[in-house]
Amino acid sequence: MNPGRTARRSIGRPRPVAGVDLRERLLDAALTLFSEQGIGGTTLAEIAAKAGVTPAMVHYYFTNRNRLLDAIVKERLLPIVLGVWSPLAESREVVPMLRGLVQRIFKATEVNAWLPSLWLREIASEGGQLRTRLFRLASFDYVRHLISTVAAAQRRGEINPELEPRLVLMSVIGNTMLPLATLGMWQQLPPVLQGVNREDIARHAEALLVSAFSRNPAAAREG
Amino acid sequence: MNPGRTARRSIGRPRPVAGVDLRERLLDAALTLFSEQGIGGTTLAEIAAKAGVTPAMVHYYFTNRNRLLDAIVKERLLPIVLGVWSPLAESREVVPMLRGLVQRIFKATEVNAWLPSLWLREIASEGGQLRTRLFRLASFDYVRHLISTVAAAQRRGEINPELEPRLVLMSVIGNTMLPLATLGMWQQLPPVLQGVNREDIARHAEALLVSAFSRNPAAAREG
Amino acid sequence: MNPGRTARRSIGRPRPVAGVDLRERLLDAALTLFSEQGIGGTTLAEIAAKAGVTPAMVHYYFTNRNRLLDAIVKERLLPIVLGVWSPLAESREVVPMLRGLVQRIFKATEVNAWLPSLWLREIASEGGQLRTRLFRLASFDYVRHLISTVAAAQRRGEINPELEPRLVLMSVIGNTMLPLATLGMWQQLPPVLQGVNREDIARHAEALLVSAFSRNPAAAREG
Amino acid sequence: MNPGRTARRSIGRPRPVAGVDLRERLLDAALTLFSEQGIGGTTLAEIAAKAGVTPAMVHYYFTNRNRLLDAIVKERLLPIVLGVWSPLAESREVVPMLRGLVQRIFKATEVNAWLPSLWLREIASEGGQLRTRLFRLASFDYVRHLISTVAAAQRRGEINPELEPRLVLMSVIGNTMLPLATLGMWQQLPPVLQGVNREDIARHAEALLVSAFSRNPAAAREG
DNA sequence: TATGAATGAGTCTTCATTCAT
DNA sequence: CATGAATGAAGACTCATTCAT
Repeated sequence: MNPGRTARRSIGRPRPVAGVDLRERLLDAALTLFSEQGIGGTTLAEIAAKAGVTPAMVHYYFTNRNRLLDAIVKERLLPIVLGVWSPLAESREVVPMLRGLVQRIFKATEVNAWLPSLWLREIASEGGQLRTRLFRLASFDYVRHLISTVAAAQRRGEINPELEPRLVLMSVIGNTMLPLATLGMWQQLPPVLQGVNREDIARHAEALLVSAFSRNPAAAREG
Repeated sequence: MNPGRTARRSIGRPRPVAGVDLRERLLDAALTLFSEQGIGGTTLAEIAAKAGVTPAMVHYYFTNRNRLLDAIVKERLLPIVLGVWSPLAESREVVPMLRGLVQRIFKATEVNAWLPSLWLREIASEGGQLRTRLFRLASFDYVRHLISTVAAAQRRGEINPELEPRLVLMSVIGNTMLPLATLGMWQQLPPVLQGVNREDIARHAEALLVSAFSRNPAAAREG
Repeated sequence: MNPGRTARRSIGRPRPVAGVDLRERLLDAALTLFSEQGIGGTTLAEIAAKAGVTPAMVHYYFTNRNRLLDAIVKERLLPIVLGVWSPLAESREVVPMLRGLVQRIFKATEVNAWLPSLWLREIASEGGQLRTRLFRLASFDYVRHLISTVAAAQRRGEINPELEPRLVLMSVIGNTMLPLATLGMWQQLPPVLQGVNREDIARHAEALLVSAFSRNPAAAREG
Repeated sequence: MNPGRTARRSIGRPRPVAGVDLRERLLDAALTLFSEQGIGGTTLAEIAAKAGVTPAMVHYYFTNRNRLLDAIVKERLLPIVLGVWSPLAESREVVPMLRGLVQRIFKATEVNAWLPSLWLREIASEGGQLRTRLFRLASFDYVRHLISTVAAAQRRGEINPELEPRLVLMSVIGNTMLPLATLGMWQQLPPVLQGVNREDIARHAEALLVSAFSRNPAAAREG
């Protein structure tokens, strides 16, 4: 269409302005708004306004809405996912694996406050706008490793046979991302329910997962 | 000027057409699409088309988008929530409470396949479009009852002290709604991960919650 | 299209219901709303609601919006116009003519409160929706009579030569219909301007017109 | 979400295009169409088309329909009203006041042909869409000055006691704006009535008002 | 007579996108 | 790099109109 502009864009990432890369600022703005309002509920104009520029700049840096989403997955989401999952390879025991996962998820969401809400709505939810994009890029090797480790322990009778290894990942996410994503809502709830913080969630999640996946199959007997 | 008000004044519940009330059909269509694409990603035209009528009919029955959402919460969501929560009042023991909750959630999602995805995106997620609407109508008495029951058991030393009673509800939802909502996605995953079904999720969730909240605080010692 | 319905309609005016003719009630409702909000700002649903029926009834009695307007002109506006103008023929003197006109206009607007506002907006205004309709039906003989009477008096030197006979009608309407139409607005004005009533307007209009069109051409000398 | 606010924030007055500011052209187009068809009878699309652009541009410059009307009142109507009324303050005699008013009204409508029709329908008429907007911004000091001047002269016996000082303004407008607004209609009238022009109206209005409000209370004696 | 259901055309409004500057 | 101007497509909503009952 306009090879001139296309060409110029392919020279590379635009240079930083006044010490802050506008491109990064746009991604930050987008992620914050996406986590607050959902991707579908956020306009490019809002993102641009939050970054202090005009909507046209979003197109300048990302060409269109879809590629902005691509960039978010590739440059922001994927690195975090890798950071959380890759250390998994080093372990062969279930409980340390789960503890590590939970702790790294909390670490990651500490810096990237947008993560839980975005994950819930745009990856976990049916038709989420980042789901396909992420899965295209992500490897599931680590997940397979986790599953087979749990399955092996289960075969050795160390883990409650009622549990489903393939659902361990869901359990981890459901006990971390989901409560973290709803943290902002707790203020609106009745007083009894208020006052929960990130540490509470972390401790709770770890305790719950570890007690469920640890050697003593107490729960099974209890049933 | 305000045909909505004028029109509704004399509507009343429309008579059934061909055996099925169109108003109900519209709600069904809306719920299905909302769960698949999110509320923000669904147009009234799509809903109307799915019900086999023109977009104007959505306005005829619900006046506008907001009131359609109101109707969905009041007529569809709230009854289900009540059905899941109210039996809670009859029990005073943690484990039966959790088992009952999980089972009723699965029962409810069996008939209303749209529930998990809708819950995740529009109630659990930050800025979800049904959250405020539901909370305005729902009572939190049952939640308080659940929390205090867990807290009491915990004070008696029957439950792992690392667990946070105020997060029990989150744990229940995180281990039921979240996995159920992602069920549709599993087909797109690598073969090892496929094949999980509703029963697996139910058994897994129950086992996990029961083992974590039952008397033997194995996990705590394990830590 | 539907000869059956058309035929039935041509049997004649539908019979009165419970002592009040609904057709007349619809015309009343329409006129009131038209005078308050303008024709363009009034929906058929509003008219129907004001008459206590459904919009479909407006079509039943008037077939469509245009014919409703036709009916209003033919059955409501025209008789009033004739009642105001036709007595004009009996006189040959300017001042009595003007006095009579003003008085009959006030008489007419006393019963038909909707008249001034409707006249201003839908007949006097450019593109008014009743203008053409009225002019198609109305005869201008009376206007011609008025003009020629004034012109004759003017030729005899009895009337200020600066006045334009063809504008006498405008003067009459401008000093009656316009102030009457704005009567509803006076309450919103500052206190000094408030408190004007129909009698004030009538006396003022008559005095103003009579003094201008009477024999003593004082104003001309004054200029 | 709110692109209007976002957009306007950084717009400022757009630069002239091809010598004419599009914003002004849109106001011109709107005023012409409003005077011809009424505000309610004019779509934003028509306005845009008349200015040679797409409907979206109306929102670009005015955000929405209401603000377009606000702009018209503030930027077009109000300056004219002030220009017509403010010189009033300099005089203390009734006849020169009226002469001045009439002359300035004619001057104003010469350049702004849309004024009379718009005034009649959207300010003088009940529920006119500019009435409230104008009155919110306009001061009534000049009107009070006019009224008190007339009242004083009347108390001194110089003016026909039948006249109502608070209706002087109405008389001025009724004898200028109303005939001017109907000027376009005269071509459709019978030949005898045709051929009236702006000068005729001006002369007629001035003569009529001056003769009625001048010292010689001929009319009163005449009655 | 009278109604409720249903429609289609139109209106306002939003927003991603393009492009000259 | 960055902006403002401009657009087109789509969405919500309104409303006159039709029609079976």
